[in-house]
Amino acid sequence: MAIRNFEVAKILYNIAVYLDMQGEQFKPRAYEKAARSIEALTEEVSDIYRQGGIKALMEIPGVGVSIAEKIEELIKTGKLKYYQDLKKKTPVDVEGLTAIEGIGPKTVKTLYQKLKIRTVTDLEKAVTSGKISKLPHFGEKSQEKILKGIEFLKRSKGRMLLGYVLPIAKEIEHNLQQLPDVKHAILGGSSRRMKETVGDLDFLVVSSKPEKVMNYFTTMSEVLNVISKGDTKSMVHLKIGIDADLRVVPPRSFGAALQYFTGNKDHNIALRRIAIQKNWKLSEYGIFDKHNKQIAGETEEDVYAKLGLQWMPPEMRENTGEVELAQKHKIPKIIEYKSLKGDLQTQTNWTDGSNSIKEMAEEAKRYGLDYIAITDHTKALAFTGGLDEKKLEKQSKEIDKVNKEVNGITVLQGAEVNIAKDGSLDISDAVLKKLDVVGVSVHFNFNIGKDEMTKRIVRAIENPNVDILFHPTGRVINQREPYEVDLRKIFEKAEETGTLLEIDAFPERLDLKDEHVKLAKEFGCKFAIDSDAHNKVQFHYLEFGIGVARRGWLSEKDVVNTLPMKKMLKELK
DNA sequence: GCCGTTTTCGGCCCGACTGTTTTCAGTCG
Repeated sequence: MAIRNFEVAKILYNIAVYLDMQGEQFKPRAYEKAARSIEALTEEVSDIYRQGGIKALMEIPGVGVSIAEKIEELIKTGKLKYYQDLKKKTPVDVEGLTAIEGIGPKTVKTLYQKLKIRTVTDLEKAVTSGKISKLPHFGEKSQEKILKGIEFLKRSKGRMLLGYVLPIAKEIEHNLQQLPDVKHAILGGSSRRMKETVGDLDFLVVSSKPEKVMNYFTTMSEVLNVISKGDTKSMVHLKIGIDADLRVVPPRSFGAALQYFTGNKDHNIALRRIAIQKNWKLSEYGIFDKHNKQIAGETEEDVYAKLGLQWMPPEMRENTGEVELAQKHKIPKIIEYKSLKGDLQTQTNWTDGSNSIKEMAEEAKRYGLDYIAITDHTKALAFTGGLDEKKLEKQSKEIDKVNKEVNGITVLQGAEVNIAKDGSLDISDAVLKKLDVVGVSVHFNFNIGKDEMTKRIVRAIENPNVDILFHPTGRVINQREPYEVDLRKIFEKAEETGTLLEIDAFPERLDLKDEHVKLAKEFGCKFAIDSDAHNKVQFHYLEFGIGVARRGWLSEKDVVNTLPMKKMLKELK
């Protein structure tokens, strides 16, 4: 099994920590930058290397000769001598230790040299026996902080699903907005960019009474404990298992701060470099000329404009080409939230959903949709009570009945048809032909290898009755890796056959994901954004799907269910 | 270690908070 991108990235990050321990100034940043680039890649580095060798690796931003050669060694041997030597010199669990809030490379080094601490468990023992506070430059407070850090780490589950975190974050944002003397309060960070997972929450506030805001923020009921509290910046651990940061800035810096705290990091670095080229300085307080006079910062638009850039939606700010487009003023007009007129994947209590067809229709109408397709599972997925041809016909009559009973929304009949191992479908073509919308998906036999999986899916979407490929990669975030498949071939075939690709908006899925959406658009593919709702309260998941579409730079015309129903139906096979 | 319409050498984003210090290093985002 070839080495995966996240494994390569992890090693590069660890090397950066080791180099930091040695007091290196810039090398660690170089390794971190390369690691971030690799994490963001659409393709596997092993594939890139196989197709274009070292040269192709060096095309990756931040990867030069030296790092490319190291990646080559990792791909070829699964090991890296340079890294092993570093580990031998300081044999510690770099990743585990630095994951603790407040512990960085220098602390790891001291802990190892003075107390032979190698792991989080070692550290925990040292803390409880009081050894840490005896170290030079450490005291009771440091020891207490480390203990809290370890406890929080045990509670935390790493990056959390946007769909889980966003409602909580929005509530905090709302509460901050309600405080007296607060002019603006806004959620920034990766949540504002609608990234699929969120590592922490960033709030930005403009207020004439910063201390009152800080007092509220550090004592609200969601807080587990306070990491730091200052006049302009505070950080807390939240009970749900992630951090939240709050910054208070003056009105004239609001735009610059919002820009900065929205990120991402590499996007910001790109902007700051542009400022430097102009002999200016960009920080969260604004753009300053060489006399340190502020020349922009009150609004985000000002900041971008002053730098010669077109403003762009937060979802696009990942330093994947948007800065160059903004310089040419060619930022595309991307799809808006609330632009969907229908939903083409929903399940009911005919299979594994919780609500009846009628309940789903009524709720979809309330949510503002004009049409929905009922796409219950089919028979091969026995544990859901998947429908066979006979039950599908019976369901068709029920749908007709609901359409008569509920006005203001149209219910279409579809199905989520299983793709068998050989690419055949578990419902006959004669019956598929009668359905309004046919989605197909892979639900079993995930590990059949890349070639066979690719052939399997290609065969399925070549079927003239198949309209949409549902959740094309099968991943479940933080739970199941995507199956191996040649997506480029799938995208090529989807375009050729006029099969839509789904952006499944279910928070655990978000499948296709942002980068793949961007890639598929380059192949000329069209999309459907679906909630995959299994009960009536899940229609709002559509927003997360639109977030993915926006992160993949789609415009309204790329997504068929922005169309009125009749026009949408014409876009299907 | 990377990178280039200011450079193939000499730069590398910028600022807040903490704890343990007598002026700052370490960490974080």
